[in-house]
Amino acid sequence: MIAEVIVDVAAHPIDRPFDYAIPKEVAVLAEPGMRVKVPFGNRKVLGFITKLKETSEFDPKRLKPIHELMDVVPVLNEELLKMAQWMKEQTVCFEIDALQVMVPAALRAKYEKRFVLNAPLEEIAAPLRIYFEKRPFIRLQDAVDIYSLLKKEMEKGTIIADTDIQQQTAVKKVRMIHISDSIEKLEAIEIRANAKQQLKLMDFFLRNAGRSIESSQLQKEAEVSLPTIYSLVEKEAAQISNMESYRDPKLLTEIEQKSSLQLTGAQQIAFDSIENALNTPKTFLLHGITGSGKTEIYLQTIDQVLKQGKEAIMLVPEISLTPQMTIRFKERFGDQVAVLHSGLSAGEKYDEWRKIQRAEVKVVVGARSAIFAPFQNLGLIILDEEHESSYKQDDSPRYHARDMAIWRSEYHNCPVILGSATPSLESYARAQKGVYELLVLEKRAKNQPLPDVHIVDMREELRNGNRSMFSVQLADAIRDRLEKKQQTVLFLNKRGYSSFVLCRDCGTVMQCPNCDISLTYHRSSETMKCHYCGYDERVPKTCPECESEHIRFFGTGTQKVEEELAKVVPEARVLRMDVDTTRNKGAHEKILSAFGEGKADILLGTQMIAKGLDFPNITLVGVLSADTTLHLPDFRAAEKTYQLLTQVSGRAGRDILPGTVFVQSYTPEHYAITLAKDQLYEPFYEQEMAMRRASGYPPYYYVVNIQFTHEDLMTVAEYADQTVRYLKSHLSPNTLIIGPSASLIARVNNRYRYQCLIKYKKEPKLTDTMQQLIKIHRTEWLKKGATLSIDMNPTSVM
DNA sequence: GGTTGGATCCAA
DNA sequence: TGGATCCAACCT
Repeated sequence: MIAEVIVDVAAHPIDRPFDYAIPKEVAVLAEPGMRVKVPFGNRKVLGFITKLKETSEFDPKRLKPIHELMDVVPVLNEELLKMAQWMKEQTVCFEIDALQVMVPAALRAKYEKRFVLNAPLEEIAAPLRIYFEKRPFIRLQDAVDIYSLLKKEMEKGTIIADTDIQQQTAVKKVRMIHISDSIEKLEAIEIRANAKQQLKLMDFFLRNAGRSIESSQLQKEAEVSLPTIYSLVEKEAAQISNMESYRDPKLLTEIEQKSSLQLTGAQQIAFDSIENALNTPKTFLLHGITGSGKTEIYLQTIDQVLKQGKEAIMLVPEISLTPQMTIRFKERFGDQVAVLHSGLSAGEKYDEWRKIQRAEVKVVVGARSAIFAPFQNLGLIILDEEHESSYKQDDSPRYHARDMAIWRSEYHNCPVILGSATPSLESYARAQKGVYELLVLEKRAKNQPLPDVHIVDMREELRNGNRSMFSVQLADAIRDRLEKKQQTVLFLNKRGYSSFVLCRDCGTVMQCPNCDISLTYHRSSETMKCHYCGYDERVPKTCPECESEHIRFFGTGTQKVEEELAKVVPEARVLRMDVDTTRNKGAHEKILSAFGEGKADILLGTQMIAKGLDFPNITLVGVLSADTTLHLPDFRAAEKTYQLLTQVSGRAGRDILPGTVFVQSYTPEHYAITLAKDQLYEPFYEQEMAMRRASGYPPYYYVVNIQFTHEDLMTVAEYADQTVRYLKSHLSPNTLIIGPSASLIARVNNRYRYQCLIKYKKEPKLTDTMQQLIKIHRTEWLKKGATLSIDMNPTSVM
């Protein structure tokens, strides 16, 4: 038997199956979808079996055998293997990247370089022997001091270099103690009278004969230590076994089971449409204003799917920010739910994934990669907040969860629901064309009015001499809420407020020496870091340009606002939520629940808090500057602004108390701002579509962004230039090629970056042409040190 | 991506 | 001529 293996080497020439012989001993076990260790060149790498076959085109004498099977049960099923190939074509990525992204990180390989003893210990130099006494190898990282000695031994061949493949996290095992069920046997065991601990434990055993208990639990209950347990195990009073167990990610809130809510008329209509299509591969766009009760529809549709004995995937943009969603799912479906989000450790994610693989759960709630949940019998896929850009992975494989969802829906003959208050223009346009079925919820479920949104012209404020970041109206409103003991949420758009370090005398902003970007100030370590290449240095005492000592660093934007806020309302209790305060595990939940319990008056943060904030006492929302996202050089700037404002406004007045929103802007007349005020999606859609049509962007055109990098500016410019000429001569005349031009950040890590844009409506030769580009890259540019990256349907073109 | 081995250049 | 160093080829 021969196995086709996709090897864990992400490089253009390796991006194809390699044939391996399957050793006789494991021939019965080997299956497609299993991970294997294989020799590759003169090292060993991990790979995935993608196919089994009888014969190979490759010279059988040169065929190497698989070194080791890493799985007993395949980690990828037939569907996912097929999907990986499709994904490779769609996103122009390496097949290995597609395969790896489908598997939990814990199952991806960790490579460790080490030196292995290849002769009797006595034959190597005396000073080295102590290193090899315990183990026949030493890890590279532990061997820095003895490197020259090792090198000599390697020349003799007594020590060889090797790479070891390790699995990161394994199955968690717990020690179970099985107490003997025979009282007579227990009573017959002799224990010395002075062994007080053992006597105490035996007493416990007699009272609990026949019970199986986790050893840590036993230590607590019987108040004894582990050695005591072991000594009784030796006397055969109990047996020890290791049992597989799941890590248990603790939720802060107790979950009680809840049943369905009564659907409103509009919800019922939407629900019925989906229910009627449960066994068809249909895509619905559920357009419901904030607070219209989309989640309840999701829950009840999933319930129907479960009744059919099928499974469901529920995607959310970033689940660690939306604990409420997780809680609602657990309330409704209990332990049939697996949760996958970035707040979990690799081991916890692996455990959740295993529950899915073993069909122990029926529903998965998770972020982007949960779309690859290995369910065998999918009945429904939901993407909540479908417009969110986090559904598109921004490095290879650059896939969009929405595309993957639709592919799987066709495979399983099941529907997809795309839900949003502010659908992406692409999805809405498809719904208009009838590709998706549009379902609309126009009213809030509890019939609350929409929040009262005021747009504040900040130019006016400036003219009136108010130079602070709070308008008079907003400041008054904050004080008012403070008096009424109601809560306020303040949003700051992160971009444009990054924390740079500046010389106040000459105006120099500290730049990264490797990239064309300013360094970011990190208060905790008193350093400046480059977020693109990782470069860091201490904040200088004097300016490197003019030697002035007037170095000023701005903390993160939110810190600055917090300081200003203290001047406006010194008595307010403020909670700040940003990258600094949420670094620790579970910090999001803690801050949010603290706010929910009324431990603060004001919650201040970036748009990361916009999602899932659902507290009845929030009656005021302030957007400090709506402009920062609006004027980004990106075709989605207006769309993003509209979405953000709508979402943020929706945080106010979700319960009985009505909500008020202040949106501060220097361009208050912009349609993205004026139309978000009353959640007028349709008019916004029309106007933005007109802009897109005029400028030739999605949904009118599809876009491909191609980026080139090279150490040398001239070389990269030439590469980009040649590519553009190639594209122009090979693609159809209606297709537009924009550029080449230098990227917005023209140099990263000392490499210059150029890009060009393909805009097309219909381009049957696109995939072929991209493959051609890769071929040219491989044969001509790779060896010159250039890189090529292709982003199909990018979320932004900056 | 990582290893190897051959070509090339330099100091003796 | 050893040896350092730089690339191109190859990987089943």
